[in-house]
Amino acid sequence: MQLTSKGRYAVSAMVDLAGHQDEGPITLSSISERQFISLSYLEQLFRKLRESGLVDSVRGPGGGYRLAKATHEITIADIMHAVNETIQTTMCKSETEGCHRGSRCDTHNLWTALGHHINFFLETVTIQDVCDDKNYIDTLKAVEKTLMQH
Amino acid sequence: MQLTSKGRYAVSAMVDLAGHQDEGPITLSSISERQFISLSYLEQLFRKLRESGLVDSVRGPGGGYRLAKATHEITIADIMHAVNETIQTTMCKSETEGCHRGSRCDTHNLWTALGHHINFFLETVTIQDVCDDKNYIDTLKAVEKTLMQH
DNA sequence: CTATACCCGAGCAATATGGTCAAGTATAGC
DNA sequence: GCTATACTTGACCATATTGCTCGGGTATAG
Repeated sequence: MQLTSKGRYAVSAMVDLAGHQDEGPITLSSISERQFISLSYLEQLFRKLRESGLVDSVRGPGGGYRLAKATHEITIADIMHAVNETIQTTMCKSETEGCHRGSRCDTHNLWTALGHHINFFLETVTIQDVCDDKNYIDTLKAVEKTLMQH
Repeated sequence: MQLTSKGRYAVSAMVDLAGHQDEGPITLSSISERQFISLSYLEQLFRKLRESGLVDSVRGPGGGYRLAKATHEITIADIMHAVNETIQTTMCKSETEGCHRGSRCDTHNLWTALGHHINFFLETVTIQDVCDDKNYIDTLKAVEKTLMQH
């Protein structure tokens, strides 16, 4: 699992975009100024965000980026997935092959559970929540309700 | 936040150690064979584990390592802390200084909540649990109860 | 005295991260 | 059409970290 500043930058940029939605297409240079992220780097990030269908682009003068979905439909997990590679907690290649030279390692269930735990959080929180600066404890409660139904 | 194979190796080694406790001091070379981790690398990891007070060492022939506490007193977080650096989700240096050139960034609460979320898990699960190969969903429920009392 | 097994520091290959640079291409407006 | 705007893309690179090795120590049981 990797949770680096690349993912943080991407989330910050998307939240910024969400906060200026009503102004029409938002240029990367304006996001760059507000969020202190270099333009070149933003271009790299938004390429991936676009390829993942999270934003739409408008080319030419007056162009920029727009969110492709409603703010409550875009989760933090969506963004992290778009810019980072897959979030892995185990080192096992496949489920069948196992991680420990044939057999499954003693800590397999631990890392799997941790992965679920983190993903539940990231998949539950949307950029709408971040814009509202929500009290995330409420979100964690919702997460647990989901878990209890298992 | 970093969750790399270094931490995984350390946890695997500690679980292995816990599983052979009754045999007296356990040599790193035996752990090396069972867990497929190089001896030199294990020495590096156990130096940190010892400095953190998680294991005791016995030098000389017949020597090896022993857990310094009971299995239910050693959490996964303890181990990760010992070998990795601090687990950080925010990039803010200090609480007062803020992360965003003076002011606090829009996503500050998000990353703080995520950090709590992950740490609650890691601090709740002990190597005893891993040895028992516990159903971690139960643990997650206990975590949530703690959160609800906030 | 010697074999065992922990202890410690230096260093290194591979990888990933965070970021730049230099070119494009589409389009609105004149 | 021309031009400025702003997205699009590929190549590239400095730096840091990770995972790991090597070569020597030092303590102690027998």
